[in-house]
Amino acid sequence: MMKSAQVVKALAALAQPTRLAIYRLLVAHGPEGMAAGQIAEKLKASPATLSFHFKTLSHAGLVGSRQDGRFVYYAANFAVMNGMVAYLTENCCGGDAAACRPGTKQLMAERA
Amino acid sequence: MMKSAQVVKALAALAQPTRLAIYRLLVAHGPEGMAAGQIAEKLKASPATLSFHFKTLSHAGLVGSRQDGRFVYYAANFAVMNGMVAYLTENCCGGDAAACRPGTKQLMAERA
DNA sequence: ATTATATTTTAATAATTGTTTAACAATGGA
DNA sequence: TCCATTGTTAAACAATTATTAAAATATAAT
Repeated sequence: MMKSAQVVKALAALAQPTRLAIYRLLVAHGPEGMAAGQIAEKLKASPATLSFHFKTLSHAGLVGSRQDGRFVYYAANFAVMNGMVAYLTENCCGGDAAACRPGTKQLMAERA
Repeated sequence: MMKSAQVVKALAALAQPTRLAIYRLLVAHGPEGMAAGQIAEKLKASPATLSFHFKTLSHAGLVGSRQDGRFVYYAANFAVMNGMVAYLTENCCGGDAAACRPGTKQLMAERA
């Protein structure tokens, strides 16, 4: 289970329009990710501003990066998102995770 | 589907240790909720500080309140949490919600 | 080696956020 | 009515956050 402080950090990282947009873009691009410049172009934000936001997302563990030539590719790290959602649903829904996860309740019912 | 701006607001509301603690406390106390003073005592925070945080949570739609005598009871609003989690899993996991919801994948597999 | 490309870092600044203290409502009981 | 209790609001301040422009780093191409 993620610690509360880490969850706060992840929530804070996503609680900003540009960073939420970055994260969604990265998720849509899968494990290969996207180069910083591509993201800048797509989101019409300056490289310096994005670099600042990448650092915030990285520090929260929500994205990872790898260097390829002179490009830096960023990619979503699903594990932390999974952990965050798990924390929210397991701790924030009185133990009844299904109540917090639309669609899950149906599945549970079908299985029962 | 919740709008991006509303999701950002809800994420920001939860991205603070005291407010995350308030929210979890309220969820654990169900629909009746808790009086502001009880919460203050439990979290060892000043009434004024809490009032400030209640406003943030209310404005994000994460909690509701009702007056009962001279007490004000706050209660979690599950709908917004559901919407937030749905947004994160539906938009942040390349359409494969199961990849973002631990436990759900198993259910999906069993059903298939 | 020099130059161009891709990205990060630094410094400065504006805007937002969280806490504290004190003053202000609103309700209920003596 | 008067007082105590419960909670909110307002003002002031410190701390954090986001943006910009400029300088710095790193890789690649000529």
